[in-house]
Amino acid sequence: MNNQSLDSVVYQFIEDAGNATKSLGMGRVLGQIFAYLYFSQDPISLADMQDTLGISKGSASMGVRQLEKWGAVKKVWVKGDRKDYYIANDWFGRILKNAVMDTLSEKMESYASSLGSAEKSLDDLADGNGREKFIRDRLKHLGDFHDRVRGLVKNPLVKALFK
Amino acid sequence: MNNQSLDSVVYQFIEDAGNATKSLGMGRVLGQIFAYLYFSQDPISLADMQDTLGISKGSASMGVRQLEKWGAVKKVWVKGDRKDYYIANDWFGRILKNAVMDTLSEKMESYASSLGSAEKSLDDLADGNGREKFIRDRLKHLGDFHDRVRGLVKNPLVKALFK
DNA sequence: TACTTCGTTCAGTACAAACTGAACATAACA
DNA sequence: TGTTATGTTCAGTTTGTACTGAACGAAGTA
Repeated sequence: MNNQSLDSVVYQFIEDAGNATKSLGMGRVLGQIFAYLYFSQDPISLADMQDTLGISKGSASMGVRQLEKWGAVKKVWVKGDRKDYYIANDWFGRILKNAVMDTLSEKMESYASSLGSAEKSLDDLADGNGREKFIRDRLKHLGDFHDRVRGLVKNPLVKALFK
Repeated sequence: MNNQSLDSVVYQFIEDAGNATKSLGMGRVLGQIFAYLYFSQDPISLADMQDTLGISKGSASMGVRQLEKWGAVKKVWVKGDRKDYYIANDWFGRILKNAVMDTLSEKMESYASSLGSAEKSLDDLADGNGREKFIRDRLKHLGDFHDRVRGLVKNPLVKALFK
């Protein structure tokens, strides 16, 4: 086996990972960068990423920062080189958790806010007619579900699954 | 309280729901349609959706079909009318589960396929040098995590949370 | 059978998100 | 201090996708 055929396996995987993150709505470069680092033994610089992945300076910089935020990659020091180097973290449970939290928790807040203001509006105009009661009931039911999903995060059983 | 102010509460919610589904990558109309049905006491036709939400015929048709696929809405019969009418289901746990499964399970298959073909390629060219071993190890670790996520779905504890 | 009403399809469009790259900021070095 | 090497930012461009609407099909009606 030679390094070239090993490379082709890795390149294929980089492409697949890019498609995966893209189809998950996270953009293609995130998957590409992470896969590249994940299969590299040595730390990788931003310039390496640009060259190997054929992406722009801006994409490499912003992509790697996003991954760092989620704990997916880590900056490392390479003696005698001014460049920033990165390696991949392989604690997937933690990475997934961070990414999901980061993208979902602010949305949950926003949903709570919508529910709250709807309830408040209803209270202001309450007269208890049929339609108002119906809407109030449905709002209540939706709020209960929202709370349940919210509570799910704190559930120790679920927490354990991300360890 | 009059119906107009009730309407404005509902309209606001429809807008919020549309933004929510949109930001989750499911398109705005899905949220709009579901919210409209969810707060309507009577069954709603496709024409109603077009009028109330200001969306096209095509969007109403395709949106409602998607929601039906996930069990979020149900077609109902209205005597003496040829139109199709729909009402919202309120079993959110089931709806969420169906939606997540529908959008994720095929992706999981695709990831498994990528992992599989990478492993196979490695086996074909195995010579046990350092880099190949490194890549093989990382691939193994990734595969283990994939299996763990896959198993998560069948976990009775998780299942219970979607009841 | 011709006409009307309704739902579906899909090529085209409009819009939003991802990516680019040049200008800028920062820090090391001579 | 000027020069070089590097990272960041963001206005502009590209790309992808959700939505539109006209054409079509199906099924009821007169």
